[in-house]
Amino acid sequence: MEKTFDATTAEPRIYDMWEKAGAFKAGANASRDETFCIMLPPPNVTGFLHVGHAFNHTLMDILTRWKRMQGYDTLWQPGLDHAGIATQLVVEKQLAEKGEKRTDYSRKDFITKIWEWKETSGGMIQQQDKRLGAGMDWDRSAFTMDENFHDAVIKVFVDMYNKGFIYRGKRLVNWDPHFETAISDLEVENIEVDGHMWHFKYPLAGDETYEYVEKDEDGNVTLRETRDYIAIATTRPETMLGDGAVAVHPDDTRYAPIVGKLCEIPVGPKAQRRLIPIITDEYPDMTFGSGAVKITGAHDFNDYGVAKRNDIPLYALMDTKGAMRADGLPYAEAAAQAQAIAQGGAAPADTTPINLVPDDYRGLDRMEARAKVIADITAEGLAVMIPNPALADANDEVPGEDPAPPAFIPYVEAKKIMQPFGDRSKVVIEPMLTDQWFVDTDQIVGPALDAVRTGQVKIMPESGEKVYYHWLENIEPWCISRQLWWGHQIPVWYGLDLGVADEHNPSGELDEVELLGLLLDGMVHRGEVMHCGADFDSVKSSFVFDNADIPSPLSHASVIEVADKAEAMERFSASLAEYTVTQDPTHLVFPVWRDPDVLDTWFSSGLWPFGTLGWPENTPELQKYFPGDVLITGQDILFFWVARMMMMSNAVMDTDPFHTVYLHQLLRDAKGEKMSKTRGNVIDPLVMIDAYGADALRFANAQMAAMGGVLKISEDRIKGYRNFGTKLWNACRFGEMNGVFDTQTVRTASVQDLHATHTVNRWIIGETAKTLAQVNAALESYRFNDAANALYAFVWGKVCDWYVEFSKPMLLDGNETEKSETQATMAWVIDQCLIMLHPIMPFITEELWQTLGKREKMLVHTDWPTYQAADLVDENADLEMNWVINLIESTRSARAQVHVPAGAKVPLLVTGLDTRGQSAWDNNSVLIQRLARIQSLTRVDSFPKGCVTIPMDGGTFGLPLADLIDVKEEIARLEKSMQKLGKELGGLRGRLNNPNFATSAPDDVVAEARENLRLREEEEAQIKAAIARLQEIG
RNA sequence: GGGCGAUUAGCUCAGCGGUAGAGCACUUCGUUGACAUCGAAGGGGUCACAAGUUCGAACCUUGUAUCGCCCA
Repeated sequence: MEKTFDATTAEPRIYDMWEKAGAFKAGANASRDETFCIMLPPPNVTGFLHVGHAFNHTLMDILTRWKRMQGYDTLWQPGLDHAGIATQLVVEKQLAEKGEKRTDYSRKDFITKIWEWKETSGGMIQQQDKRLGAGMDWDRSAFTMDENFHDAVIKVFVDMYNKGFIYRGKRLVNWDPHFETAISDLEVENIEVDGHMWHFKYPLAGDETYEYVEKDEDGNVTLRETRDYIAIATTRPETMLGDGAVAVHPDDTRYAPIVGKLCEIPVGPKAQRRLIPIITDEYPDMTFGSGAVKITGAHDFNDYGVAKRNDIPLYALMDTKGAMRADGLPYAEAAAQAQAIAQGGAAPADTTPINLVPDDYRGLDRMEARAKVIADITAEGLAVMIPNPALADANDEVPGEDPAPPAFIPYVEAKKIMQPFGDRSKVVIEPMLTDQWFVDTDQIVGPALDAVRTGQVKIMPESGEKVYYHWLENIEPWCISRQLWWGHQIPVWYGLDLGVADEHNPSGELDEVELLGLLLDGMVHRGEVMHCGADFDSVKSSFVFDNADIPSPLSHASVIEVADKAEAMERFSASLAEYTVTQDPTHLVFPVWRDPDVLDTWFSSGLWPFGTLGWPENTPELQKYFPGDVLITGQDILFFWVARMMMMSNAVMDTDPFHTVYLHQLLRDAKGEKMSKTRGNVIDPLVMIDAYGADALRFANAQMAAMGGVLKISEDRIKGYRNFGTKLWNACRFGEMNGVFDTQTVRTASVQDLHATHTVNRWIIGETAKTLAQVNAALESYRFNDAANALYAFVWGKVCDWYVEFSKPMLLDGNETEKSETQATMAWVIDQCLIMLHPIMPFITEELWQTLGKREKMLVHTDWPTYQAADLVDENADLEMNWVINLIESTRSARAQVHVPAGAKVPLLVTGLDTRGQSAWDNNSVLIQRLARIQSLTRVDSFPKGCVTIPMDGGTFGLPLADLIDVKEEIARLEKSMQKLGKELGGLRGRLNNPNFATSAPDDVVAEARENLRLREEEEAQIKAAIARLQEIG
């Protein structure tokens, strides 16, 4: 064997071997009926393996490998998410490099481009996962845009639509002006930025005035003046153009005199200044700004609420790119319509078509419009003014220089404001009133909440459950439509609304005039009818059915599919025109067009747990592996994904998708900082694998996976676990050099076959069994760190540090029986180490497994042990070996204290050795002498002067080193021990002397304390005696 | 502002009712026949602070302080 494991060459070779053997296929190595299924959270198809994936894939791999070795029928289901926005962005960037845009292509051609990209560059992460050693069933790899997955998505949409869980509506949504699509609340990041708050005057209508009175806390008047305006404060002046009201708090006495009156929006052409009402609402904060808030229902979520409550019209001001609208009627006409509404005229159902952007603002960017609003208002003298603070300390200005600074300046507060940004686009999100599709989450949230409340689904750590409740109990409707091209297109078709009102058509027949009238009247404004179905054919019949009710000849029109509404209008009018000439109804067409929007990516990933298994087909895999077992994912997608899977699975499958959710935190660098390219602190898992091997990275991942813990990954740690691998490697190398491994015959010996008689062997067998119990218990409760630590402590701290050393006398100088028993035991122990470590460190263990013997199966498929600690732990062997270890350590320590050269062999004395101590010595004298570098043991009645004392249970040992010893130093050493001992004794005596302790504490605790006290007192006596002896010399 | 959490050795973190642990770092010694990616020995902590519950608190309760994260 080489001195170290060469991960670089071995790991790809081993992975290849596993894959070729089908080691990770669903059901591989299954020897029982129980299944174990984990769904990989599908990485974005654009994704690369980062430390977060590496971490959470390691945990899933550990569990899956462990269960597979236990004979479960396992499936670790891999796959990729089509990631709507992210993927479209990647491909758009590529086009941009060639100077092209998405819109240079047709939708179909652009989607073809994305598929081409996906085939060549997508899914890199899957190759990288193989380097990590992730054992997924790659042949089953799914993709959320696959044909059968698509079927599942469409079926769920249609079913939920039919159940009334999905609806279309005009609501205020988060709009991303870069991607020109709606996004969900979760895709918005609120970031605090430096902003400003402007204060403006809204003049009262009809030159009205009122007494404005401000009072302090005690009710004393601090300001009284006559005002002809109401002052408002805003961070978004550009939205003033769409104001529908000014709101004040109902308790605000300052504005009570003018509530119900009208005021004027101080911007736009003078001739068409709009008047808006002053209303009361609980929303305004009296202490914030002026206490009065302008209400722009179409551009702010809070204002939207106020507007809805108070029936204030909503005026949309911006287009899909976030620029001021340039469509619709000229401003003067639009403003007149709005004015009529404000003064009590009937508002149309939808006021958003009214464009209230003044002509000279149309087409301006949001920020340009803001600057212009501020400039216009200030120029007109309607900005609130304050004394210029620059004048306060401007006494020494030089006359004749710059023009004198103004005495008053506009009141603009610098303020931190929370601004919404798109998590992908990083541009400022605009609340926009648009038609979108929503999941009525209220209707499907119930079972998802109950599942966790009743404990059917367990979220770990437990704190995750509180967060889950909090979010789901306050859940908002989920906006699922996206104005993108890449994704599952919404399966809804629209048609022109031909429902002709009775008063227009008392005869039930449409004559040509009426038909033409239909067109001229603008079916645009009449609305649309829609039907939802899996495909055009299935909605076609619904439209035909609808039309059967409308008057002939239109009831005979044949339903055809066209691209969009414009084409539908065109085709429809052409067919009507033809009809007016021919009077032949058979050529009449009723064109319908499909909703162009696609579904939120999370809508499809919400179906992942069953969509990947072939649903809606009732496949054998679906029957076998659904519902799955555990979901391991980052806390950050608890809402995005976990909650939605819970809702969707319950809505569609009527059951929970898994029974356990394991949440982990975001991975950070060694200092706990978020990793980011700009900070330059990104750790690339592949670089770590190149440097230290995948096993080291995996072990580090497992070791830091404390429940709910902060995850800080550092190269030092990974390096440390590479060293651990080397340690294991060399223990095996030692075994190999000492003929431990028979590589000629298949090794099948069970622990019972060992018939170990020697204490050392019996001890290590017991330690192995204890470790197995610890590892099982840890993995059962997802405490990966405990499993890793137990294995590290066992392999390094027990096997390498002690067992290998203890074995040397028997392997090198022992008789044949001793030697062969020890060889067999060591072979078994090392095999157990490899088996138990395999889920965490699969590569090095598989390599050693196959190097160290002929095997029935690869390690990846080797049976996980089932022996019990209770059957294998030998209490006596345990006591004896711990005594031996204790004696060796104490002797080494004493030697080091008095600076005995490490290599020197020294004599050892003992007094008062009891029978147990004597037998422990007799059984292990060879190895004690070897490891503590002892020449000989002599029983004495009393120690000579200048003897270093080693107190032990069952006897006092001493090193006669009078010539080496520094008496003062040795007394100091012993006194330090006494001090420590004194503290312990104090605690023990304190407890035992307290009568309440004996009565209240459990018996075993009392007994343990008594035994402890006995031992400590014995030790105390030994040390006291030793000090006394030394003082005789000193 | 609301919610969740953290504060333990120089660093990174376990422990979450029986009196303090690991790894790394540090100091000293050491090429003894698996391993210097190593071995041996050692130093280092009023477990953030305060009060309470308890025979007993790092651990439970309540406050305080500081720091994170999520949501407004």
